[in-house]
Amino acid sequence: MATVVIPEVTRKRMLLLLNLLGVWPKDKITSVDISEQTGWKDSLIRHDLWLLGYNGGVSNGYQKDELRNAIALALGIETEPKNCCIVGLSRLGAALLDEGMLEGTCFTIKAGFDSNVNRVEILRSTFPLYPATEMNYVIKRENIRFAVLTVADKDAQHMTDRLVSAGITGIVNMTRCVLKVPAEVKVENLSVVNALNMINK
Amino acid sequence: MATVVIPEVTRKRMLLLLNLLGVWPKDKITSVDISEQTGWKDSLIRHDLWLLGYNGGVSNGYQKDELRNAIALALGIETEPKNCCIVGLSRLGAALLDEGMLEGTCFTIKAGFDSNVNRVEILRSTFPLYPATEMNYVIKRENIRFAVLTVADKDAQHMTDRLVSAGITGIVNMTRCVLKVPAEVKVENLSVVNALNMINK
DNA sequence: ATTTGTGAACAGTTTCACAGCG
DNA sequence: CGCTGTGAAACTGTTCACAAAT
Repeated sequence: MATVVIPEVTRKRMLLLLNLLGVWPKDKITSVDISEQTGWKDSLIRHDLWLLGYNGGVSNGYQKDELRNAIALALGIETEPKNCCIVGLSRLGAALLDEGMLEGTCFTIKAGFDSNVNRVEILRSTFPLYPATEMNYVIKRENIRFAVLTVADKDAQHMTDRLVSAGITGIVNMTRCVLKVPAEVKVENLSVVNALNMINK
Repeated sequence: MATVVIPEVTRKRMLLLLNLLGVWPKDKITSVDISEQTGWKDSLIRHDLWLLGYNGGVSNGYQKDELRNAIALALGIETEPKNCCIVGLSRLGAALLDEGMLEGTCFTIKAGFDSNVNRVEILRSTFPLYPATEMNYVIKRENIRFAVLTVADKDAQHMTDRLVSAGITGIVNMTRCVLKVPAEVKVENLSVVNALNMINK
C-alpha cells in the first residue's frame, strides 16, 4: 500500500473528483471516464487513488457511491462540523452573507467581522456580526477554526495577525496579498486578480 | 540563461511577489527579505528570477522598481488592456459589479451575463448587463477574452461550453465543478468550498 | 562581508508498462 | 479482454553549494 502522506496536488484533484462524482449520471465510473471529464491522465487518477489506499475498483471500474465515501474518508472531510468566520464585510465578504454556499458541507459560518462598526449594524445575515475588536474573544468562544479573508489589501496582514493570535488554523485569502503566517497555519490564495493574471498568457 | 518556459508555480509566486513589492517600504529588497515575508526559500526566489532571465541584482540585492518592471515584463502582464466578463449575477457575481477590484490592473469588465432576464434589468452596474442568450454575440463584439464564472453549479458546464464556443481563452471558475474545456483554454479554480477543504486537515 | 547567479544534486510528481483480477 | 493496482522510469520542481561580483 501507499505512503501515509497525501500530496496537496492529489488532495486538490480528489476534491474536484468528489464534486464530479456528485453529478455523474451512472453508478459506475472508470479512470478513463474521469480522464475525459477532467483532462487528467487516467494513470494519474489510478495512482492518486492508490495513494489514498483505495483499491475497491479492481479490474472493473469504480462504484460511484463507494468511491465517493472512500475519498471523503481518506481526506478526512465531511466528518464533524467545522466553524468558520468571514473577515471583511464589504465587497465579496457581504456576498457570502446569507448564502447557501456552504450548504451540504461540514462548514458553518459562525461570525462575520468588520472594522467598520456601522457596517456591522446595518447588514443583515443569518449569523451574528461583530466589530473587529471582538475577534479574539468571539473566535475562541465559538471555537472557530477557519477564516475567509475579504478585507481591503491594506488591512490584510493586520487582520491575519489577529486571526492567527486568536488561534485560527486556516485562512482562505481572497486578497491579492501574500500573507505572513506561522508554518502551522494553512493559507489558500483565491484572489480573482491573481487568477486572471494566471490565465493571461 | 534559463529555459524559455516559465512553470505555473513560478508564475504564481511571481504574481504574489509583484503584490509584495507594491507594499514594500524600502527601495532595496533581497532574496532573504522576500523569504521572510513569504516563507519561500531564498534560493527558490533566486532560481525563479533566474528562470525569468532576470539578473539585475548581482551581489547587491534587487531594486524594487526595477525588479517589479522586470517581472511584469517577463510574465507579459500590465501591457495592453484585456476585456473580461462576469457570467452569473447572483451571489458572488453581483458582488463584483461596480467594484474597484480590477482597478490598477490591465483587466476591464465589459459585460455581465445572467440567464435570469429579470436580474439583468434590475441590477445596476458600471458595465452593461445582458441575458445569457446574447453571450456569443456580445463576447465577439466586445472582444472579450476572459470570463469569471459565478453561476450555480448545475449551470457551470453549460455556460462554460457557451463561453468556449464564443472564443473565450481563460476562465476564473468560482464554482466547485471541474470544467471540461479544450486544452487551449486556461482555467483557474477559485471555489471557496474547495479551498476550505484544502485547509481542513 | 553580503548577496546574487548557476548548475548539480535532491525531492516530488506524473507517466509508463504490465501483471493480475473479474 | 477491459480495467485496475503497482512499482519503476521519466520528468518537473526545489534545495544546495559555491564561484563571482561589489
